[in-house]
Amino acid sequence: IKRKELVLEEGQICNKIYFIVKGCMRQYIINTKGTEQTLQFGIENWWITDYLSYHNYIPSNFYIQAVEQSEVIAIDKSTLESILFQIPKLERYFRIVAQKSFGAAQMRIKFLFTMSAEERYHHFNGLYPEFVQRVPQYMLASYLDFSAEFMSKIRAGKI
Amino acid sequence: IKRKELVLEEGQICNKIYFIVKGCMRQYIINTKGTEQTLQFGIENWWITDYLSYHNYIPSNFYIQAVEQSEVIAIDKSTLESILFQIPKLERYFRIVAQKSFGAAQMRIKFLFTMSAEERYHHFNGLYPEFVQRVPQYMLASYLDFSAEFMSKIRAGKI
DNA sequence: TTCATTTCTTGAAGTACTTCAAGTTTTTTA
DNA sequence: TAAAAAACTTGAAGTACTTCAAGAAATGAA
Repeated sequence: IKRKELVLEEGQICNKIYFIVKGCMRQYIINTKGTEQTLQFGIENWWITDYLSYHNYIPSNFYIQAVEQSEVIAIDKSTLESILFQIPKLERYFRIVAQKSFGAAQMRIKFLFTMSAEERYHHFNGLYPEFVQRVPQYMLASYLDFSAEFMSKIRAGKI
Repeated sequence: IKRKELVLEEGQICNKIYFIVKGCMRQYIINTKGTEQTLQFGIENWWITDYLSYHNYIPSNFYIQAVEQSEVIAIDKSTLESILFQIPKLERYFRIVAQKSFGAAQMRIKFLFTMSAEERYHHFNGLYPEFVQRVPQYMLASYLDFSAEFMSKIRAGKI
């Protein structure tokens, strides 16, 4: 998938799950001001999809896009669900991935609730310094829920 | 479980999952100012636990507490995992519950990102008016990520 | 069915961010 | 390798909230 190419658009029903072999994908929305806000990044060996659209057959709220040129494996829902039906160990694997993802999402909400913008930046940068270099600043700023301009000031030490 | 009683405290390793038969539970943290912030509510027929602590054997970041007098089924990790091993359909059930929970958490982050405090209140109140009556305002305010005082002003129409 | 506790309300003062606009730098494409 | 596009920076002005403090109302326990 080429950089900036979309594999899911808002309004579509998502009937695939994507495994990222190489590269980086993101899930984002466009807010009322027309600005993109990144909700999730995915890198090598991660799964990405809109699970609510996938399970409930409802239009997605999200875009899923390649941040860099990426190689992904797209699996149709019908294919995956029948494979899972046949292989309980795989069902188990996906259960644990989903439970850990949910746990990680709760930690993320905790950080959003308890840390200032500057703390969130330094915390993230401490955990994933290579990743911070890998994506555009404005995408990371929106993921951490502050403006690109504010991020620029944090980095310049002007806060 | 009596009102205000804890089934999990920060620092403990969580080795149980709870099914809420009756009542209401919540998962919360205590922030640096000493204020409680609710991350998740659970009502009848929901599961609640700290999945990261449960899976990774790490100390929990959260408290899990009864908001009202509640009746729950607590299942030990070892018991549950061996049941799941024997019954693939149950594994499947928990996978789908977890994937939908993760999807819901992403929607929650979307709402936190895109809506003002007042919009979040009205949106939540529109979806779950009975639930808004059921829990103390200050718990709901922290769940929606604003102060109890601000919620009071929103409700009074003083914004 | 009262008292203690918890929860809710109100106004005033403060602040952590956002928005805007314009210029600069970096990266991508042809 | 030049031109175009994307990404980043900066300062000034604005705002959506928070915090504090104190009183009022509602709820739970004995």
